[in-house]
Amino acid sequence: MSGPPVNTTVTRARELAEAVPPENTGPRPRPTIRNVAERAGVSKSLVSLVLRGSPHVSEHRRQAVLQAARELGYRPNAVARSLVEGRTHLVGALVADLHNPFYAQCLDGLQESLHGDGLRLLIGNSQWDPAFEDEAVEAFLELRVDGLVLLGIAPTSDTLIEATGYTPTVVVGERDIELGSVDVVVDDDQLGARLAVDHLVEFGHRRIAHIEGARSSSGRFRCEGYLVAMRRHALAPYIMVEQSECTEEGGAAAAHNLLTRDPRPTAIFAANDAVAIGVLSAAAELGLRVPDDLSVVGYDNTHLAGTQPISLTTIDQPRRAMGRSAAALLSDRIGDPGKSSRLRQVTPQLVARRSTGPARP
Amino acid sequence: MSGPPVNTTVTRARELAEAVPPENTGPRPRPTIRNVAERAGVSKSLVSLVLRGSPHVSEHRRQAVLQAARELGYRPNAVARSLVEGRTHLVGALVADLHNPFYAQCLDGLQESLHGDGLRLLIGNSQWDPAFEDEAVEAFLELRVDGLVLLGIAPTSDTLIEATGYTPTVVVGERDIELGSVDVVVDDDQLGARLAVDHLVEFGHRRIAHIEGARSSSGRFRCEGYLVAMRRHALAPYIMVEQSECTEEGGAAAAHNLLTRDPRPTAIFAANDAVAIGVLSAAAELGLRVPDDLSVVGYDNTHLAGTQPISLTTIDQPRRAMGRSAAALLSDRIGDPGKSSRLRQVTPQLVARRSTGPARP
DNA sequence: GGTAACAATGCGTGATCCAGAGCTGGTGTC
DNA sequence: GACACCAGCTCTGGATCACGCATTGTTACC
Repeated sequence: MSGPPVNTTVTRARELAEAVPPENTGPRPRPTIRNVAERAGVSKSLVSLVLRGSPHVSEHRRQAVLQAARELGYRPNAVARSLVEGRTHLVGALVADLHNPFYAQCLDGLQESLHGDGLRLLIGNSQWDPAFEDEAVEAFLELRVDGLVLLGIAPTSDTLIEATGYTPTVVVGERDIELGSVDVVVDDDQLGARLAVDHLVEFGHRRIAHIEGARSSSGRFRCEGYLVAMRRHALAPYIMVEQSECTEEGGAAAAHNLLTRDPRPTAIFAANDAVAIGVLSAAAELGLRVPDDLSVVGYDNTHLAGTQPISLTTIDQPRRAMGRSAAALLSDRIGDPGKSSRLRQVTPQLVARRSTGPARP
Repeated sequence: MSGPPVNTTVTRARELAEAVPPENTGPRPRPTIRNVAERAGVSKSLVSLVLRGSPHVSEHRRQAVLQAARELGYRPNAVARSLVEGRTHLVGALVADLHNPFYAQCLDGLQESLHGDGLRLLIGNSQWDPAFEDEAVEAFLELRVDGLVLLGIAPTSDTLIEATGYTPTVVVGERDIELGSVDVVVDDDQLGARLAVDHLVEFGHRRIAHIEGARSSSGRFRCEGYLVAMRRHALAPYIMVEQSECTEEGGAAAAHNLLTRDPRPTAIFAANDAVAIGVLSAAAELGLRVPDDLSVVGYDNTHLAGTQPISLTTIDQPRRAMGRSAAALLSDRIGDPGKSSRLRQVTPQLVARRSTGPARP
């Protein structure tokens, strides 16, 4: 070697970035395991042994290899490694809607846990478009991901069903998956609905309406839970259900329908936070004060619900925990595919804020 | 062939998924190009030609190959392909905070455009942790992504700087990047700040305060724009600046400081929407009505700002456009690395909502 | 001479690319 | 008219990519 080998690591990056003239020819070719071997004066297999932490290597050579790798800025090529290993250590997560903070937080939990298992997370978002779903999954399959996580997406299309046959898969937030080899993580929507109704009943409400989220299995379960809870409190005569899209606008429209009835409900349990915020808007428009004239409960405890001006009472799903559960199931299934399907149900909790209060007759 | 070749595609997926017994041995081995070649009675090279759309293939063989591929459910192995092609067609996006809807929408624009260039998007989120940043970039480099997009992250660590030397890189939402080979996409923060001040001045406000977002280059630029605009309106004597973290809590605290001064400002221009929402909370706590007693302007036009109960006047950055710009720059740089650095500045717009109104002395 | 302890060689992974083989039909030469 | 030659198209085999692993090879020490 020519130069002094002192403390090369820290300053190397900057050197590398600045050594190239402005009109450079682009990225240098990356060093391979061969270059490292050459520089260290050993065979490429030995480099592999060192980098994979084999104990059967002399300290002297190990140091030589490590230093050569450092000096060259060597990074093993995951592509080549995957090819020969037959697995990529990648997990593809397909998200129905990246903007929904609910999924974002699930992803946090997922990433956190997968990281511990040496798996990396790729994220694709379908933006609720089945064509994008298929395309994204197709991409994941071509990339040969080791596992698949579907967030808010049920495997109903042929492409997705086929994918579950090829790749270990976990579904988060959707129920009624009939495939034998797919695990499912959901929260107990029925319990969540019961918590909401109980909370309102404790405040003395009786005319408690529900806005059901259309086209989602959890929407159905929440509605089911609402009905059961209302009957349990002997409030069956006061049951009122309105359907709505899971959006602010949908919620506002549905709430308008409910609040212009006579007698109008004194409390509304909405399918999720977005819908609940729509309810708040409708109430404001009708001159109803929250919580004095109307109590509102949402579902999901999204970031929105926590902001001071909104301060929405809502049902919190332990999202990170759901992500972690999904990761655990997936790692397990990757290790031993061909297990039969499992269902993990996590427990939701009520978060009381300022949108609920005592009923005033 | 044995069975009738009718409509195999549609039903195949379901067959595949259901043909396996519950206690199966896990995913079947995936068919390779060799299997397809064998089944079609041609060489593997020809299969490659067909699948890559070469014109120099007879229609007869082409059909045979395509059918064999279909029957086997063949999907090219992106790993092997990347290895030999020397590029992965992957772009790694590193996001400071996936929960921030601002970045989520940038990603939409990015994905949209990259898709058109045959590039796929991998998303990593650093959760504001520099260690995660380095790790995620390390992962991207090992995966040999063709390009890198940094959203809200400036390449300051050695790992990141080194990465920009190896891989075409575009930075979104951070300024002051001194690296010669990195493109930058930002909005014109100074103009945005001017729009906010002008809007408030039109409403007759003079005591307009600013809450500056700490530790971010755009925070500095927005503050700069505020100062310039105030001076231009001859309102230099009324300049009031308070520093704050870019969070709701930080905004509330800073607003509290401002609003307990005497005389207090009649309008506050906040560094971003989260801070502005903190301002709304603080105002509510102090019994100040918005916009009657206090006008508030945010920045970013996040989803929060648009919800009815909040209805925040704010500066909209064309996020999708920023994403698209970033994609264009990146594709360009991937095609021709070694270009010198470019800066794209997009134009923000004011979105007037109910948090601003006429000044009342 | 036997046995550790290590180093070097070579094969396999799935796809692409390149050089070239086989075939066909057309052209030129004797 | 017979033969060689050529161009162009279609198709094939082998080299290649970077790495991991199993096998073989080489010391050195007892």
